[in-house]
Amino acid sequence: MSDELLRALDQAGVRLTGPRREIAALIARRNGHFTAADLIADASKRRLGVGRATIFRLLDLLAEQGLVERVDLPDGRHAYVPCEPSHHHHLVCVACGAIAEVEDCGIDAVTAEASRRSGFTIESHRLELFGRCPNCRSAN
Amino acid sequence: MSDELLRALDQAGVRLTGPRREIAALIARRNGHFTAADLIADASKRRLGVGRATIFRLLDLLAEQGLVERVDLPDGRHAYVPCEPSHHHHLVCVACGAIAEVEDCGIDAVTAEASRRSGFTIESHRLELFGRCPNCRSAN
DNA sequence: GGAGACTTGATACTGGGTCTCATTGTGTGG
DNA sequence: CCACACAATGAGACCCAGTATCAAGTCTCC
Repeated sequence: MSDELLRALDQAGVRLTGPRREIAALIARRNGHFTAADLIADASKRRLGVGRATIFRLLDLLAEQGLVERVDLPDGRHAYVPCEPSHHHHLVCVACGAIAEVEDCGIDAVTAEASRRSGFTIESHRLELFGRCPNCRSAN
Repeated sequence: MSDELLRALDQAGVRLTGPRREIAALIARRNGHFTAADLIADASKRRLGVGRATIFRLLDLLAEQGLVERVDLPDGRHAYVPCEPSHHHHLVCVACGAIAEVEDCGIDAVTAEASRRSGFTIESHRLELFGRCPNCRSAN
């Protein structure tokens, strides 16, 4: 569950404190994306004494390690999604919030083409796909 | 300059009031992306009496018409970029902020592939490319 | 010119996120 | 096993982008 997160943090030389363990557990028990506000609400519901700042701080740490990524939802809000630290993109279910990761699947050709047409050197990109997951699609 | 914006707004049945003309002029004299804060600063520097709210309202209107688009910068801030109302993606120069638009260049194949692998139905996507424009690249 | 709809600016408010700082907790070296 | 330097914490103030409200001003059309 949250072990992976903790292990990865440990390896990165981050202290494994009580609050961090608790927050990692909260993240692990969510599936799909979540907002910082979700975690804050979870934490206060369970009366863990963790502060807002601590939650944001851990999210930053996780993001630095690539264990979590920020996604901009189509409505402009942003969410976080737990994920593998390799380069990839996210598919976000607009109905239930489920997340799938997709490895590179041809985007390099697109960036190369864009680069050729524009004369820009491309250093990074962001691709987010929004749609419906198989469950939500069949549930309609 | 700002004529195009104004003409397009006019055609959309939007009233061309004084403040709107002034803000359109501010947008036109910027090139590349800008934040709402930039416009607000410009406006107050020139002592146009336009309020924050009016600026956000005009940006909304422009966004509705597709004349301006919101872009999420890699550092998490968001900016607006003036653009054509067709579907396209943006190349953002991380050095000077210049913007280029690229038409669809193969992204459909990518979304199709992602859809096939994940089982998601894809409804929309967002692609942003970050790099250096020809000028900034040569200036190094 | 006047009625009524649209627009405006001031201002209060919200929500996400950051900063500060006094206090607490950790990992480490002895 | 302990002490200690230093990182992490929580509380709360704060900041910034953006939104809501509302009274006052401005257009349009008759």
